Amino acid sequence: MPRTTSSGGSGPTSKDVARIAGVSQSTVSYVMSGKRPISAKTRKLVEDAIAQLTYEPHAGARALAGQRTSVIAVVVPFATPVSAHGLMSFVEEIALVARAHDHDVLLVTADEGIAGLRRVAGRRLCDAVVVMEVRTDDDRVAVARDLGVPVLFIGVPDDSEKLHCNDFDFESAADLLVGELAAAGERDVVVVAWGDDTTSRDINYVPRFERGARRSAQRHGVALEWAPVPADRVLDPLLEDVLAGREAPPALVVATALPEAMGALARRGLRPGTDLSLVALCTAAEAQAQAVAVTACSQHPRDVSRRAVTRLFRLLDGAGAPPGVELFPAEVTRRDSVRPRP
Amino acid sequence: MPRTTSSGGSGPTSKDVARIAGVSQSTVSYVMSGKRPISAKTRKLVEDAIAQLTYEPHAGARALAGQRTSVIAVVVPFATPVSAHGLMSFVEEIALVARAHDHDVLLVTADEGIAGLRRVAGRRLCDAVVVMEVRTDDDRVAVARDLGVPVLFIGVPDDSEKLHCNDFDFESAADLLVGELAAAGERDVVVVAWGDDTTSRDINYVPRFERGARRSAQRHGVALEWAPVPADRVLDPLLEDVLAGREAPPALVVATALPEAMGALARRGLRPGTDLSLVALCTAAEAQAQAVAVTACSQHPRDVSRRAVTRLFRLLDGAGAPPGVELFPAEVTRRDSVRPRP
DNA sequence: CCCCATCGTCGATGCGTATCGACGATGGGG
DNA sequence: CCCCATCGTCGATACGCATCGACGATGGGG
Repeated sequence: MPRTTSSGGSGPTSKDVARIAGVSQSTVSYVMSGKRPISAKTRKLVEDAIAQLTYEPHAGARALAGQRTSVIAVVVPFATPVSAHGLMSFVEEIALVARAHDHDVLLVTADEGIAGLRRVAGRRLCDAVVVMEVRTDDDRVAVARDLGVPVLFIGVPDDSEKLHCNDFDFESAADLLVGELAAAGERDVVVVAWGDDTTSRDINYVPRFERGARRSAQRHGVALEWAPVPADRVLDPLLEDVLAGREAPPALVVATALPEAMGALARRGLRPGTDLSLVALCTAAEAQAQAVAVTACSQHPRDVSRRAVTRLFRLLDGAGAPPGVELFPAEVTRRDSVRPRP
Repeated sequence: MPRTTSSGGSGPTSKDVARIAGVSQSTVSYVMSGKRPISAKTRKLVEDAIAQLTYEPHAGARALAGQRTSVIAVVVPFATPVSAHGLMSFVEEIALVARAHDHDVLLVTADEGIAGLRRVAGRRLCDAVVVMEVRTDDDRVAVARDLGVPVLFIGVPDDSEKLHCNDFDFESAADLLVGELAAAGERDVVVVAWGDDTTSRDINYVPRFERGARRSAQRHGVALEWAPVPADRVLDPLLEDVLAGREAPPALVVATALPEAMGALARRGLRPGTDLSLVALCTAAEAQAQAVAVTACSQHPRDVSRRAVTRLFRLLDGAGAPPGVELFPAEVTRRDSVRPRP
């Protein structure tokens, strides 16, 4: 028997709304989309019926008929040892902006690689994709170019031609941090840098940061040593090595593993701001959570992702934004971890 | 003009596959679903055509025709100051298990409340929902009962009647941690507990943890003081207070804000394992990242969420699993933060 | 040797919405 | 006073897939 009432256990449809409101189904659709003028009287009838039934449109049917899903996919690098806090902030902000545009967020794990991109785009699960944790040489770049849906990268791959990329300006950040130490009179700087776990994954911001650091060191005439964090993230041996070759402790630029670095220093009896100078690349919250509040560059995950997603929606809304790299400017927040100039 | 070829810019359909394979569209569908027997010859024809076109089925059309979306929604408490690491682990594990079942994950922010639940269920965006960070008295519980899709709670609300709940056994964890200190001869225990930001949000595991701690304290005859972390998470004043009323430092059970607690202790010149005993509730990684490796209970976020999602899929696969609360057992890992018995 | 059960495939239909063309009603200008 | 443009609504159709009933082909048993 044909189903004509809403008694089916499967949720009301726009046809049910239409029947109750005494209009046609297409009118219901036009009330919801606003794509045709509707008289105030009819609108109210329909809206009341919608409220009465607590009607919600079927997303699948919408996607099928309307060619868009109101979903954006986010490729998240879970398995990485990168700061979980930062990651969360990124994803949260993306979700918030998406919701503000009445879109939902689909989570894709980065370990799916290009297959994940092809899947969500091919199955029409989403209208656009945000890719985080881009690699310098990333196979997803090529795939993105003819994926059929807009792709926004958070990070800057080597080949960013015709790509939409948004990120924090790691190069300037490194430049500023080294400059901060130089201004405090430091002449001997060690960068506690990303370790093999990160560099082997070819993360795009590592060379960018290094470039900025070296440029700044050269400009300010300070010696720069690059010290990658070991795989186990235990920094005591590294610290030992660094101290062994010196009369006095060097100044440190901690690009990653700040808590571990603070721990190792504490165990060695060294206090940043007193016994040595230290600056870091980290979130403001992390900088303040340490035993000594740390002079640092925040990576501004929220701002970066907000701008990224906002840009993405501009793309989706048809206002064809041109491709290109958009960097969020770096700035240093001074706290208590740099020794005053002697 | 009617579209009969795949030249439309919108991705191949099962009809295109059918044409190339020289079979009907329904046969393509049966090849993919396996719901009818197919000869080896036909199967190969179809599979080759699928590969040739890199065909992917349209998720919306599938949802519409098939009444299921292959998506599960996860309600994530972003705004909370709870350990981001733990959260990430939860979400990642959920995503991995979901992918293993050929499902995708839709992210819903908890700040949407019951409206979020109604939306994703009403719009048929998902086949099931996982709700994290449940409150003791949670309005989502009532909504979940007749949402139309299965809901799995991570956490245990007061009224868990007819609900599917999975969580870590916080009560036993607190019991064990206090017991650990008691066994080391400590008689004066302060719990560094969740602050107003958490208790005011009525998070379900806070009373469960407290119940276990008090029970254990009573059984072992130790004094228990409950010290909530202040909103700014700066623990120095709290530590000062705690020390002021005592001859010797008490033993600490750190339920939250472990890095901040370690920082405050370091600033006060107190070293866990030497100057006082400290145990914590945290992930194994966090326990080891501190200046002194911390004797702790891991909350096993991965195990909890794996079991939760696995259970959810059992529900979806029709094997009607009964409602009820499933707790992951707690155990203590001894490290270096408890003083040996004098 | 014929009948019937099983296997493998096909055609047709429905899922719920968006959108297009059509059309009656309304109102202003000639 | 009539014609035509605009406004508001309707009916029909397409979107891509899953599913159901039908049906030809095949093979075994009577």
